[in-house]
Amino acid sequence: MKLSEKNRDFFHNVFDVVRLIPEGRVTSYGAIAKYLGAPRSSRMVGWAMNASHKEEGIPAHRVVNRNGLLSGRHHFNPPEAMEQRLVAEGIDVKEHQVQSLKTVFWDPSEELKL
DNA sequence: GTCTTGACGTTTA
DNA sequence: CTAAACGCCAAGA
Repeated sequence: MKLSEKNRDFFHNVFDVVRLIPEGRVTSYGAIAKYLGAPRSSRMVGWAMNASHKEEGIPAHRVVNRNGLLSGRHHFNPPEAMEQRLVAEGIDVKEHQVQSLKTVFWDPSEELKL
């Protein structure tokens, strides 16, 4: 497999996993990266999300950082749309941070598995 | 071609 | 406890 193909695959997989996030749940960049076999490449997940603006059906608002902080809210339009949507799905968000993260967290390695 | 920046996370001091 | 360094790699300047 060529290296460039693998990179494309990584991005594709990121989009795929994000699409699979259930309503009312959130996951982290690191969890996705780890699931894809690149636990140290969480930044790439974030970069993939940046590119996800072109795509449709990508609930990027359900992806937060490890602390449950809505680190990417500034990339939304308007920036408040992210937490607004999360709240609309039943997730409690305070101060740009997901509450009860442990409860709503959706780990692809555990939930999706194989 | 290089240099910087970035939706992150872990490790080390 | 907090702060900084490092790894990771894709785009834009």
